[in-house]
Amino acid sequence: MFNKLHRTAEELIQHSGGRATAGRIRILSILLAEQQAITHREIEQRLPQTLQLDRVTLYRALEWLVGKNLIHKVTSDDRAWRYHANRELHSHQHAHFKCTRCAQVICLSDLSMERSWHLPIGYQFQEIELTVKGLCADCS
Amino acid sequence: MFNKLHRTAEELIQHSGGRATAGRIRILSILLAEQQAITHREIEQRLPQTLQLDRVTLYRALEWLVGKNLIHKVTSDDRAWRYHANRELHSHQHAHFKCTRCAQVICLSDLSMERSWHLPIGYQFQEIELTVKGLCADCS
DNA sequence: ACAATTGCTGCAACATTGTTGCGTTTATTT
DNA sequence: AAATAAACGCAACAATGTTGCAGCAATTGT
Ligand SMILES: [Mn+2]
Ligand SMILES: [Mn+2]
Ligand SMILES: [Zn+2]
Ligand SMILES: [Zn+2]
Repeated sequence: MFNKLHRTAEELIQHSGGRATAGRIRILSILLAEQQAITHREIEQRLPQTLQLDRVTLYRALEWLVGKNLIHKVTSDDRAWRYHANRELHSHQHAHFKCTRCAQVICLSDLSMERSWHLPIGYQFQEIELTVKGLCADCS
Repeated sequence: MFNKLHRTAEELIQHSGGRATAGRIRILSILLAEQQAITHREIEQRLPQTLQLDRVTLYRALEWLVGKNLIHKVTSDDRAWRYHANRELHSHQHAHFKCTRCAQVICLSDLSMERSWHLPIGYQFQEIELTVKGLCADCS
């Protein structure tokens, strides 16, 4: 099960034309295994003892994966980016849900975000960032 | 013009049943004068030489004003809260626009945010946070 | 196979934004 | 005026992320 993710991660990275280092593969497989979007800290904690990475290296690897479009990152009100693998459903823009009690963040892939609205004159649309807040199933 | 805002700010604060200190009044009048949502830093810069407040005092005053529902704060991807006075239009939830070049943040009061969507089973809705990103009129 | 080049890593130092504890000052109440 | 409560300023701390640089590892060219 883990090996499968590991292989998937390795292939994705090789396909994207970069060096498939042990760190990158491990990070991506951690994000692929996760349902939620998780923080830098949480990724660090999921790294095995045998493959501890420097904080900075982890930050740079994550930025690299974002640039290659293999993961995406989510803004939150607690000043910490959260990262999640780009599965098929995530190729398009989607909203996120954040629990105000336990801080978990999940992706809401079925939330349609068509723009029926308009911006002020002269303003140019680029992207939308939508976070729904509330209590998750465990916390409510 | 400034005096009018100052008076408005003073009344609002007195009405909310707190101490109308010089700092709070000044901060609120600064926010009332501003079209955009601005950061702690920007508020600090708009304070007159004759009324410099400690960083911490400013943070606490802002938090107090938020609690009294006189201002609201906006999450952004640059890890800095932005604050704006609660005018009439702002009593209800609304979206914000952030320029990806100059980082200015404005309120989009006419963007309807009714929820046609649903959350996963067991999840409880509390609030929604919507930021549209793009280029403002000056930057595009 | 070897050397040159490129890119990745780790470390230290720094930056930004915000928070906490606590003693002092200021305003309000009695 | 004295007692109480609220607000303030300072110092220290915390969390998250960034930058510069030297060393190391992988890839490429010969
Ligand atoms: Mn997502
Ligand atoms: Mn607003
Ligand atoms: Zn929760
Ligand atoms: Zn702009």
